[in-house]
Amino acid sequence: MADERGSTHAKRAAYDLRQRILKGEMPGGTRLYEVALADEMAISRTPVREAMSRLAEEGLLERARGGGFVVRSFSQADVVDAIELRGVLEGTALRLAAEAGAEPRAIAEAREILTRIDTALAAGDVAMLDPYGELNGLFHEEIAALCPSAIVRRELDRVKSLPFASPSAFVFKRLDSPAMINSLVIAQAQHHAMLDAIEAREGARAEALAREHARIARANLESRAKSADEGHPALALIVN
Amino acid sequence: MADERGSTHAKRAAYDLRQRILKGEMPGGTRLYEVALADEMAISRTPVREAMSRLAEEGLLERARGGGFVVRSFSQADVVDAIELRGVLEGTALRLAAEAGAEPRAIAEAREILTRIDTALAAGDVAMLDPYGELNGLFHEEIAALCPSAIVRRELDRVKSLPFASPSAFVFKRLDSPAMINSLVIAQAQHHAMLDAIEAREGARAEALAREHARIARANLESRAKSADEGHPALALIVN
DNA sequence: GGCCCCATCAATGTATACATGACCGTGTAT
DNA sequence: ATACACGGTCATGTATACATTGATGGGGCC
Repeated sequence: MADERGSTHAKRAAYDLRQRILKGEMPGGTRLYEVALADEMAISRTPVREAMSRLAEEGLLERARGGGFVVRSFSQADVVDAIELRGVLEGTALRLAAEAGAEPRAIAEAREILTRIDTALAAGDVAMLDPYGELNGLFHEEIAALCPSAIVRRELDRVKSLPFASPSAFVFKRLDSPAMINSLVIAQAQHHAMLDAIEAREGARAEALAREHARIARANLESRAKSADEGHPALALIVN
Repeated sequence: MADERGSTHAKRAAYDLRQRILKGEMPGGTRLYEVALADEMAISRTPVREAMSRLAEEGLLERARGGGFVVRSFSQADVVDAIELRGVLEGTALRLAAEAGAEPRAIAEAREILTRIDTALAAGDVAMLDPYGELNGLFHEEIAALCPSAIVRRELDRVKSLPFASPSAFVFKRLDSPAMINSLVIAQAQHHAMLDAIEAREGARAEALAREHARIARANLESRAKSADEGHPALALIVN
């Protein structure tokens, strides 16, 4: 009764359900029954409904015809499209930031993160992968914050909330080939170029870079699919 | 008790609330109280909560800190940004359609709508404005349907659901100057060009056209603001 | 034998009573 | 005078009983 993941039953239930869905425990298309869930969690139907409603806002559930909720289905094609869309929206965010001009202070903060990534990359061993993934996610947060449009930032956040569309979803966890190091080096070069473009108010360049940058995530996804490395956590909720 | 706008109290309440918000009756930032609304509508709190939850999914309400819901606030800048974003997403939809290739049958259907707009435009009087607005909305639906990506279509729909970001939000209702006719002629030329681009698989052209096309809506919005033509229905919920 | 109707059940929809928690005023102590 | 603590009030959070609806299966009629 005193779980730490929220102060109300509804928030805890939403957290629990989210975890279970993201873990793939309830694949796309699974119907969620209020009574069953309320039973399992030892709470009443009311907070369960509330939780499902919140997850529907997040895009993890869909309202079913005739009432109730169903886990949203994502196909392989949806994953690719979501990454593409993330690139488009990040590109728009950066273009608007470049056109409007960004605070030098905020740009400097983003650069500072890039410096830390540079340092991690210099190590060149497998131990840098975890910091890389974290710093990468942080950097993408920082550049999204440069966008002057709250509407664009919000929609970008929304797309990034899909586990497989987030910028750090397909950063490697192992170093199987030298090509992987190269891929990180290239991505980091794009990071630097994006900031340069914003600073120089080169909107079109910033936009193009963001789109191309997202293609690295797509390529990583596809190489992962080929190497039959199933069970990637971000892909747990994909159905074919 | 037998309103026609939905079979359940929750759906009717959602419909009612949506109308009231879009009418500007409850400006951005207004807090909604369950008991008060339940009283007014002569239903219990439960369907009111359900209705508010649905409107939050639509993006019309936001969950307030400490519980409850607040009408989402949109600034003038948000309106401009939403139109820009709509252009970006429509552009992406058309680019993907062009790159993947679209069904000739579907393209023909869209062209048929354009023919009807051509006919309406030929009249050249104020009576054509209503059909124009309707056909324009229909055309934008048709071209969105050409996009092979369900994810992109969904996000585009989401943005278009904002009343001021929909393609036909700022089509004129009166003909005050010859320049307005020109604006419609230009927009229609862009419509034709978009379909041409998709047919010829010219993705970049289709994307650029969609973005430029959205700029007409933005220009209409700004000329409207200048002419102090307040009370536009799509702008009722804007707060400054 | 096939089809339709009705009973039954299981799921969500709704109402309401009660619990909890947040906000705001007032009071006091520093 | 300001900061903090306390308590009351009001809104939301939760549980639960009851209503309604939609699906399903069996039995009877054609």
